Amino acid sequence: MPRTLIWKSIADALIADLAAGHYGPGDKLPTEAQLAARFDVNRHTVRRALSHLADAGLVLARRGAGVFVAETPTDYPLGKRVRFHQNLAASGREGEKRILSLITRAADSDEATALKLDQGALVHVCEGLLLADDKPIGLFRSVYPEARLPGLPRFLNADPSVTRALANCGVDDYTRTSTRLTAKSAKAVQARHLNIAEGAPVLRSVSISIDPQNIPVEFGTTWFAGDRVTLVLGDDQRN
Amino acid sequence: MPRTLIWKSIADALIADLAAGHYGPGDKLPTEAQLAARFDVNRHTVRRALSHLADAGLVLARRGAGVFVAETPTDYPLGKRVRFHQNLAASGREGEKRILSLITRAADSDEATALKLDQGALVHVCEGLLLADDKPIGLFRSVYPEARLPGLPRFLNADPSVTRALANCGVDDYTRTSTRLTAKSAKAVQARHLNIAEGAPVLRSVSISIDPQNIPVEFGTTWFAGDRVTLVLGDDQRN
DNA sequence: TTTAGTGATTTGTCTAGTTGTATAGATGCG
DNA sequence: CGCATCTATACAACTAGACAAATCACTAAA
Repeated sequence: MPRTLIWKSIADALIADLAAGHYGPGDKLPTEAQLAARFDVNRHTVRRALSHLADAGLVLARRGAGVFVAETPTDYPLGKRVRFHQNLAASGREGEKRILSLITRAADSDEATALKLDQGALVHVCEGLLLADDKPIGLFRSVYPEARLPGLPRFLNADPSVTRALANCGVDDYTRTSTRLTAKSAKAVQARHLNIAEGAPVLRSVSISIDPQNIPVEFGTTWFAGDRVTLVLGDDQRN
Repeated sequence: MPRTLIWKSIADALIADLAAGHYGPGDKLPTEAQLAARFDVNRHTVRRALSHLADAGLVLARRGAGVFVAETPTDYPLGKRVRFHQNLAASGREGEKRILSLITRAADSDEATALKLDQGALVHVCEGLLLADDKPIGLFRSVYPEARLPGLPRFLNADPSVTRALANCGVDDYTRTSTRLTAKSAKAVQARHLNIAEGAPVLRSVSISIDPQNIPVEFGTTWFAGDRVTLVLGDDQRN
């Protein structure tokens, strides 16, 4: 096996520079020629390191301009009047749901935070497909607190309707709060399920639902195939 | 194997504009500097695209005066074009924005339908960037009916706030209806504006806003950088 | 009113620098 | 040898900036 690869050590050095805050978001890195001189290597070797950083989303190169540090994420609030009238149903067709897996395990930190549980508390995790006309349009993963909904998996297995399963567990009503939407690139596994190309655009929805006592009962994430689904917010139905 | 050449995609966008009738024979195109700003590109790159159109006999450039659409009754290469990307648009009412271009022209069929106008009616078209902390997070394109909002461009130029500009035109309030969300891949020009990689996931929002009399006053589309933006739908609603 | 002039705007041209891509060769290693 | 890494060179695409030349809008003078 080759000892430390030169381009990799250069990439590490550059990442260290970024981590040290030596270059801030939007800043221009030294030119490839300058970096090549600094590390005393060929420009292509520097390019391989930079390409590694670009793949990781740390930098962005613009031909003729230079290589720039990537911007940091930001939240963007929608107008206050926006509401979900027609929730995450795709293009009006009747949604079908197919459960792929249903297990009970300890919650990770994100799930515990979302459901306001102690870390390590048990949760039911249900993963499955959303179908329209027998075509996969979305992939979902829902997490439910086991303590609040002990018998949920049995009900869900018998009937995939979340509403009825929750009702059987004593949750007569629940409402969605804080839906977050963003665009992502499909991972390999997701792409397989949705029958799309890896890296294709995917609309990710993360939501938390609460019962009338404001206790979280569901932490759900859904990935929609971007080219197959349009979420409609509001009252107008057009196509 | 070069990927999409920027000057070529700009040329295609301009040809699409011509084919859509946004500029008629004899009309003056925006200046090279304005086009450069609109496509976020160097003036030379715009010049290369324009030179391509000039070679094809679609436009004619006059030093000191501008670039004009050729008078020839035109056989536009409508080969397989149809609907290109050069679209941006507005979504949120809050937030900082920077206007890249602001023109008044005849509405195409989609715009006329959305705003319930007769085809050929004049519309104001505003394209620009949404910013957060001086970083671009979204691209917008908003279309307004000229008949309802005659002086809008002047107000928008003085103050990019849509709310205040509409108020100055007599629209005291407006609400959004029928917001459509889907995930797309960033086109070359969009990627440049948003400082993301070509093909990176983008969240597209298409919306129509109406005044209290239910008359459409804005038809907007916004492309959000998927890595940088999360849309937050705050309120509660049934699931 | 007409003319000339002034300054801003716009296209045309030039030089230089930077990243993207392609091809070929050198080097080290199993 | 076969393969991966790195080097070397050349060119294309795009950016950046500066300046010249043509045009236009406006003003002042004849």
